[in-house]
Amino acid sequence: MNLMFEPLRKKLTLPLVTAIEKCGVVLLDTDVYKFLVEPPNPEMGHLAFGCFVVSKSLKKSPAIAASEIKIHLEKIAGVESVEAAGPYLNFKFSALFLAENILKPILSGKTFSEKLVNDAPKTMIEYSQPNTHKELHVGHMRNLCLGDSLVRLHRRSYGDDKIISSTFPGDVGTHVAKCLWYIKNHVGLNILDQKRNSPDRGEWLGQMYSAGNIKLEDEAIVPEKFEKNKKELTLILKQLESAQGEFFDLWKETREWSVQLMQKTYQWADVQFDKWYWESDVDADSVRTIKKYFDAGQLIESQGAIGLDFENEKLGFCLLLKSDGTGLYATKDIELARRKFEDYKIEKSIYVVDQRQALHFKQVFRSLLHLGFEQAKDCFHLQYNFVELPDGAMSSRKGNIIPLMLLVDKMQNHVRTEYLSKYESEWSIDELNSVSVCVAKGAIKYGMLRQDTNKKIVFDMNEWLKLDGESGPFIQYSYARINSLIKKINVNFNDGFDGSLLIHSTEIKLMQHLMNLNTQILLSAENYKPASLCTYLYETAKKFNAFYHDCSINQAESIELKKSRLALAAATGETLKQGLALLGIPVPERM
RNA sequence: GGAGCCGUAGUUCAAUGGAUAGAAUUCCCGGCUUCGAACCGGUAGGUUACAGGUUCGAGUCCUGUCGGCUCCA
Repeated sequence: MNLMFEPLRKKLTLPLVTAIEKCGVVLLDTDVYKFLVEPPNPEMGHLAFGCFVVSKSLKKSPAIAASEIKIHLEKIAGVESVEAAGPYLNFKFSALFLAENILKPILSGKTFSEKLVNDAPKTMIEYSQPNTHKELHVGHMRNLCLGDSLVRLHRRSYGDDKIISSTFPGDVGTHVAKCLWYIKNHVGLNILDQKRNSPDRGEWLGQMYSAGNIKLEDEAIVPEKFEKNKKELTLILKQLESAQGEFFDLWKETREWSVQLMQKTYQWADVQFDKWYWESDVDADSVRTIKKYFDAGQLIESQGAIGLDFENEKLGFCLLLKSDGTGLYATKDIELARRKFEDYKIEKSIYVVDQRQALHFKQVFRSLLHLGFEQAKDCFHLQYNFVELPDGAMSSRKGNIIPLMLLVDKMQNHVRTEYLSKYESEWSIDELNSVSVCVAKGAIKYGMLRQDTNKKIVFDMNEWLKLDGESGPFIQYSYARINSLIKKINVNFNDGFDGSLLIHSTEIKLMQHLMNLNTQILLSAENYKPASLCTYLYETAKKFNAFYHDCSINQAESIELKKSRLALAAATGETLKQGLALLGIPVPERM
């Protein structure tokens, strides 16, 4: 059940329930709370109750319901006026009341400390399923940013102890075989020896995979070459499976190179996983598990293969063991889910995987239910659309990818030379570097998160390097400015300030907006939409800038007003910082 | 052939079924002797792909058509 955590909405709830009851309609307080929205124009009021729900039971128009509720409404502390405007009841609060209930809890930290929902299910969020022996590209970045932000949003909303993050790298499979095949047959072990101590060995592996893939495709048109290559690849795969031979040793070694590259990326992105599931580890068990289910009579046989038939549910046949006894992706995902359910007692499971896997996950979830896992009903595939290049899809097979770390490097250099060069003589090298990293993170992560998940992102490097308009750095900049205000203006608002002085329209608009942070956070978590938090934070910064422009703090008419305005700025800064943190974006002290 | 996602301003995107569909960007105009101009304000730009339906109310839900992308055999 959702708590009613937002103070102003909460204040209106009980009096409204009482007034509505007097009209002859009984509503739950949570229902009333839910229907409290913001009027389109702040001049109309700070919160509004839409009387549509009441009008139905009352069998009167919403407008009449509004005026009737108004008659029965008792005086509410802090409310300056109540107007019935069409189907809405508009409430206006005093400036003092807004400040007391919005700014004070933000400045004391109370707004950020309590989780928003009790009794949440224990949830695992799996994201980032990169393959070893391939290079991470900007498409993987979308997954990484989405998954990380979801973990942060869920922890904030439901409590740290409820959320477990996991990753599932693909460290075995034909892509590995192709990469090793190419190194052995077309590069030579001399070059491999040279690469052993090279810092870019992880990236190099990715290039070897692409080259191998292209080579194999080219040679596939010559029948004898095709057969020869196929034999060689099968040999490699056999060795990997049986865990012995030169290719197994080579796999063990090169796998580490890729893993180190992944970890470098995760480190840059401040991403940590509670649990790493390796495909090589899950693989062998998955076939055994499926055989066990088959022996227990829970699976069917069809043309020598084993699986489940969901044709009548329009989900097709879910193939789990091929006639040669080998497994597929679904086989692994069933074993993986079993481990999550049984080892971690997971009640809910979220998978962040691109939209191509939609049918796959429907089949897997349906199969899990068939196998007796009730938790399958609370499995959710968060599908997102791809990141494409202006001239079409990216593919590491074809080798036309933009490596993720290339974007990172370009962005950091761009920030450093275009925006931070003016501080070159003033700041230390360390600070110049760390702020470049911080702002680049803001730009990249915000760019990946701001768009709705099921719309594709067309990636254009030059567009991404433009940091104006709605961007992460815009929000970070507002924070940095607030931070410098607080340092420069020497008044202390911590011992109290007079909120009743904040009556300028941009001050009121900003306060009113700050009210919604936790509501937005929970919405983002529940709907798996970090994008809506992006929009909220952008609007927060926008409203702060308007306030900053309209209301001078340093030249305020009185010391009391100065204090109050600075408190408002500080509360905004804290909101931006805490909100950005849920997107995985840090803030710089100055920039 | 079957299924899924998408279609909103010139462009890139917003809008838990609710009040006048909003931002950014581009073009043009204005604002630094003033707390940080990576900023602010203004002008212009719309048959929400199309046609029906559901209801007090539809960009949003349902059906169909067209277009783009993806998955399955």
